[in-house]
Amino acid sequence: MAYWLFKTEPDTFSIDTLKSQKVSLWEGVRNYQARNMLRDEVKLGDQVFIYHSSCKDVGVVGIATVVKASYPDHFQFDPESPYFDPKSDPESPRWFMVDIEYQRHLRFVSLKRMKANPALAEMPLVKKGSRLSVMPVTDAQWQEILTMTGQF
DNA sequence: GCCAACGTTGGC
DNA sequence: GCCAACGTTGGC
Repeated sequence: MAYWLFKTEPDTFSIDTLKSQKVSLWEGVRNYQARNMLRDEVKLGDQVFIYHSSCKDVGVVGIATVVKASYPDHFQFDPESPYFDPKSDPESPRWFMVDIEYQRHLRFVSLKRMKANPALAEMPLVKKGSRLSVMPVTDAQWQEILTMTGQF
């Protein structure tokens, strides 16, 4: 089982939205590096930190589980969708998604605290300019962030 | 709202 | 294949 961190903007889709839906599609990833991980490496049963970005309180807010491994993101073929990609070929879809299930909230861990923790220095999240919306988390980083919540 | 950093696009 | 221009991300 592997660990991941998924970014979301809470004004659009928050951990509370996920909790109320229980299971959600993780559609709309339109970055190739993130796509490659979603398509090839994120597996059923993997654990995911949910991270709130572009908001007042930026940081890790909870945990979800991957309940469906990668399959084509059908929004890329929907002209009405903000995620529509006219260049994507239905015979060979360009974008993929997974389904995740809400597991639990965590006590908030701010980006500021994560940046201040040397054990997390290698996370793309804390590196300057990183815009990855889906990123791997090592076992050690996962444990460290859980430790920072004071919950285990 | 600002703007630095990054990714993508497209002309050549 | 280079690289300037442009659009987007995302913290602050």
